[in-house]
Amino acid sequence: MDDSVPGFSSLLSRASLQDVARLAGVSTATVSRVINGSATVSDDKRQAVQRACNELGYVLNAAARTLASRRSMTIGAVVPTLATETFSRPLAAFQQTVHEAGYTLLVASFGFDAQVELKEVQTMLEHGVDALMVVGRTHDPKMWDLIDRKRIPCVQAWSQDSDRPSVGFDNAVVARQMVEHLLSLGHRKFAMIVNERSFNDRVGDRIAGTQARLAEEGLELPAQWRVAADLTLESAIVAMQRLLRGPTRPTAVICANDLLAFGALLAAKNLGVRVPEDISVVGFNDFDYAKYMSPPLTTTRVELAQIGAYAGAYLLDALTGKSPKGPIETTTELIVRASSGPAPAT
Amino acid sequence: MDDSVPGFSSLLSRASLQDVARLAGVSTATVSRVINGSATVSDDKRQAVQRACNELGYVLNAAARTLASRRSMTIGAVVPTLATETFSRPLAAFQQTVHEAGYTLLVASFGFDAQVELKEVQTMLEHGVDALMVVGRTHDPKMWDLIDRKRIPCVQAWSQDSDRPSVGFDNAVVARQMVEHLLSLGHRKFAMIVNERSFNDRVGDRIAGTQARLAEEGLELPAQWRVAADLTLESAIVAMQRLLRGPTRPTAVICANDLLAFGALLAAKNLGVRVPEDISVVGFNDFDYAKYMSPPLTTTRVELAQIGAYAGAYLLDALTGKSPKGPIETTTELIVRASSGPAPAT
DNA sequence: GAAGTCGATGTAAGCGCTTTCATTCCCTGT
DNA sequence: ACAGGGAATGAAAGCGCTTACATCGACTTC
Repeated sequence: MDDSVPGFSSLLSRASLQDVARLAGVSTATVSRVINGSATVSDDKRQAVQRACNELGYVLNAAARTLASRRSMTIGAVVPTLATETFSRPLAAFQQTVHEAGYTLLVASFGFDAQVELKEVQTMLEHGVDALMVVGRTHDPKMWDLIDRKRIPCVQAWSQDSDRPSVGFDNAVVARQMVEHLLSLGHRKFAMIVNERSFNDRVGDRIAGTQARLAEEGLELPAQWRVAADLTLESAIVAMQRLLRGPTRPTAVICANDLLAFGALLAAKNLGVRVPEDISVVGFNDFDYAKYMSPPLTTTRVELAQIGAYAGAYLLDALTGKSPKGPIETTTELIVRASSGPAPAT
Repeated sequence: MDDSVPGFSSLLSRASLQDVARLAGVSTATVSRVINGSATVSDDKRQAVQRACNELGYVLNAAARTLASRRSMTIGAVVPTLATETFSRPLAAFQQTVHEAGYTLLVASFGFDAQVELKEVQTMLEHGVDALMVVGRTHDPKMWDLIDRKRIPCVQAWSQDSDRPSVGFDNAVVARQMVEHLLSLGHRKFAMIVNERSFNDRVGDRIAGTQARLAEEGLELPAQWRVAADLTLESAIVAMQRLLRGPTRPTAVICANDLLAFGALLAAKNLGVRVPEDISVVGFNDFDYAKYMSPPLTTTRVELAQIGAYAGAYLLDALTGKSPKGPIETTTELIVRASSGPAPAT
């Protein structure tokens, strides 16, 4: 085809390890040893091999290596979406962590559709990933069948799970803490604004945690005060307007996300509702801008990068045979700022 | 090893196409044909194969397929970082686009270090990606050697380039438009706040475009009015403070990013400097929150998702042999809001 | 009815590596 | 000086697929 140099694959396209061996006057086994540093090779041969590699512009064929060695040196991540910081930030840390150990990252997103998630996981397994990160603790049961069959380590990030390895925090507990804070300020009438389109077990857990804590006080979260929104400012504004225009108003609004809280604050300001005098608004995440909102936002800080880094570290440990730990917990912290205050006197 | 069923690889681990063929009573070629739909196979055999696949829990081995077929059905993306919307948003669109055509995405980030970029591209090539997306038009020249040798399509995103395929916009032109807008408002004293840590050719082009347009008016951008900042609010605030506390003040501050502009607005408010009466501030990107800042931010809208989607579409076209087009331009738009106004009378 | 077609299927040769096993050669100890 | 032990190396057997190419009927066509 394009063999311009007789006996060698074209210099212009791909030289194989075979070609390198021939040019260096050694066996393919020796070339492999040099490339992988897997065994001692005499200095002269090593240099001959390296020279041949450069001369031929040799590029390893990972598919062949994977097939022969049964390890791909890739790790997969299957996330709901890359388009929001919630997942892209941890993923960045994850990629960096596994990359430092020589792994390449395969990424797929499934748009919050469990069926797509299953399919993506399958694709990852076909590609022979050595380990896998997924998000949350709720999946199609078939997913675990597939993964178990392949016997590769898989970690669930963003949640805590007792059955399977996980790296994250207990969303229910964190939600309770926020409720606790608001209860201590005298609030009794709670509302939530949650992202509906991208609903998931993390948000579900936070709703559950909120309701559980409220129930302990004999309170509840009325259905009409659980408002759905997309993860956009516009949508959050609309949601908050609905809450503020209702026949009665909550005194505390818990948003599932700082972005939603930002929208809520904008809506309140627009309708002349004072925060926190008339109503308290709290968020989740402690994004950069949370402390610069007006008023500065009370929220729960989540160490997004930590989630990815720990998840990566867990998988690397598992790959090197280190003993699997229980669920790994990442840092969260209640950050009280000016957007939450004493409940207004009735 | 773990062959519990004589004659078959273990049901619990991996069944090979070979095993499927045996169980279905056909040849491996036929199984391959069924799996790939690459040729007509009689109904009964097809069903027998499908039954065998299910029974054995067969999972394709992509490494073997890649080795045999010389196509990996993967596409690589090498980006500076995943941690900012600027790259994660387009990447999300890119992944979705190529995924719809059956490709899996490999991702690497290089932290704005050209040497690391080169290494990452090499890794991608080793993994046999069928196509590649890179960011910007400035790279180590060796990068193109590697890519050309592999003869795979590669597109540069976020910029325009005349030599190589690219998808993006001309950063210099866009910068000129913004300067134009400010000039028309009577501004003569310009400053810039640019992200230094993550400096790149896109920002470089915008600085150059700004300076070029100013030069046409006999104006310039003094060195002390070109302030570096990290891509954080804190850093932007500090940068703006430096500008406002100098012996003389610019009347227009061009920020390389809406986030930086947000910080600039906060700093101005804090120092009692009115925007736009005392000073105009403009951003870049038109992030969601830009129109909700106080005052709403004048900025340049960039269709981030479009960049990724077009880049993906370009590569898919190239892979199916469609004729390569010239540089592909994505949408940008000058969005004038209240943060820019007439220059104050001197 | 013989020759020619075409569709369905099987055979087998790789794809480019890794890795086991055997071989060779050079030291060491006694 | 000779057996024994290592270290360096090569030969070759796969890894699990795809894909020419060959084969074999069953149909056309005249």
